[in-house]
Amino acid sequence: MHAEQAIFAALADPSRRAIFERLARGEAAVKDLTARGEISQPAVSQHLAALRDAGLVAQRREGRLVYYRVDPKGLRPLVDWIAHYQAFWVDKLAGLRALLEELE
Amino acid sequence: MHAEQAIFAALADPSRRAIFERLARGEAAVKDLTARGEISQPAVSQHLAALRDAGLVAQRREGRLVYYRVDPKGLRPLVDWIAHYQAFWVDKLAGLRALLEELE
DNA sequence: ACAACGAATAAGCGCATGCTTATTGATTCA
DNA sequence: TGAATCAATAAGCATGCGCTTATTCGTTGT
Repeated sequence: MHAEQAIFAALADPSRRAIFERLARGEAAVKDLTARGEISQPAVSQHLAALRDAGLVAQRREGRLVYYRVDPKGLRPLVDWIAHYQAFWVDKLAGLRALLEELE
Repeated sequence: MHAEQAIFAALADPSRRAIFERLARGEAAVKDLTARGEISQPAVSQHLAALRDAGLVAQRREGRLVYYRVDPKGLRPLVDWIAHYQAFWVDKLAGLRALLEELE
């Protein structure tokens, strides 16, 4: 599985990471994310599409507003990747991974 | 601190991640990494420079060979980032972070 | 000193990517 | 139906980035 490719690529961009971090503090509509005016609405939508394709966020439509939220499972491949390639951490990270199972 | 910027950027590239994963299995000289011929020596050196600037690998010179190895502390900012922006994980990840402290 | 080897740097090129403006699509309300 | 609002898509552009070849630097050995 190459899920981590899309995840790393998605989070490598500062604007995208900022959006993700914003969503981590709570659900928000595209309108809200655009409001700060730092970036155009299309740019925001494009970033959200990248985050969605990476499995990091999910969307929910309510009327004409589209709300985006962080998908808790989204970062799992990242944690798995770290655990897999850090052999000396694997044992201790096992607990964390089990924990993530619970959350799903 | 914007350490995670360089880390995400470094790991977003497949070739670079492949090199990192290779080094995670053990120290290797640039010569060894170039040997597979999939990529030129300058490209390898450039990737290694990016990984080094991100704090993910360290180098050691021995004669005319330069050996690279994974820096165990390198991925810490990544774990910290995950913990920080996943509010609902923070409590449970706290244990992991403490663990990372031990390893250093 | 000189040749050979390993690695880093320089310079240039092609392609990916993040932005913009313009447009289309979808939904609500008068 | 038509206007207004929110979001997604299209198209185009500029910059960044990863690769290459060529060169330079550092080290070893003859």
